[in-house]
Amino acid sequence: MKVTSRFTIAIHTLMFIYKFDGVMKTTSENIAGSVGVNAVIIREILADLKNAGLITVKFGTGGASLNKKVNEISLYDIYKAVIKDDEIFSFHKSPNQKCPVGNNIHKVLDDELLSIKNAFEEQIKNINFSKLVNKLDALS
Amino acid sequence: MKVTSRFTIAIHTLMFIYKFDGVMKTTSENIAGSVGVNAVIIREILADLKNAGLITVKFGTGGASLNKKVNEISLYDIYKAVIKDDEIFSFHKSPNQKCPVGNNIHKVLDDELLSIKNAFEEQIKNINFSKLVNKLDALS
DNA sequence: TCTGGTGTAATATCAAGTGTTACACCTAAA
DNA sequence: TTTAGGTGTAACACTTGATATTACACCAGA
Repeated sequence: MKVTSRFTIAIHTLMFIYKFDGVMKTTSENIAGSVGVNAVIIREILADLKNAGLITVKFGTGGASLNKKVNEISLYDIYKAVIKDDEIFSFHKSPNQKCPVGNNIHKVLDDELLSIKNAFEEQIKNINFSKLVNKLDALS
Repeated sequence: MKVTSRFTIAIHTLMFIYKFDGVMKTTSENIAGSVGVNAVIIREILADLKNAGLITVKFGTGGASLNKKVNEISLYDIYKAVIKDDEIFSFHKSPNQKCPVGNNIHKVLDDELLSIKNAFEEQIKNINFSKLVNKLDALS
């Protein structure tokens, strides 16, 4: 299992905007410099965060700013903004329907895997962005 | 996020062994026929399950059998047997240490991500293999 | 009008998962 | 004691998705 690094990059990006909005221009280049990846990656993530309503990005002149109070953002909001495929388990594609196991594997498993996924998403809903920035402020 | 299909294949494999042990020889070929993947994949998974103590595989003559009672196996046991990399989140490799955000991103995030991972693993510990085979028996 | 941005497509590169072949080695049974 | 049918495992090809990079049209404000 691997959640793409876009998720932690998105969190990093939001923290950068939180920390530097008003202090310096939070352009994709500047954010990329802090994250250590290509600016295009940041622009794509900024687009995702913008589409999710979390931030506003100034077209033309550049720079991003938070659209919500920090305590109105959960890690789930960020996760959903950035992760396209919301299935967390992969399945073998062609179980043998003539076999009683192959024929019933989905009936047996799908509910259980869904409940695991739901629990996972509940868990990240419970972690708030404000908690992260409080930690950050205490450290820097 | 994607858990490799080896996980659901391993569950399928164990259910196949449960269902057919004593009825037909549970060889990698037969299991592969039910799962719909190459027998080598099954052999690797059988090796993992064997190393985890969940099954016994007869070398030479072939066939596998469960080493434990079905209620002594949780999805977590299967997960751990088959999943090598136990990190569930990816991280950007080179955050800028000169930036207060880049320098503190791990201090801020690592604990939180660990708690998510722990919750996820707790969740799959709570699902028992016996529940799955009971469902299967009711269906076939 | 010029500078420095964003948005996005196209393409290359890389890593991980999966599929397949091959073969040494093993066990039980004929 | 031979042989049929398995396991264990290495090697390699293929596929897919993530990430990196270049390029460029378009935009806003000084």
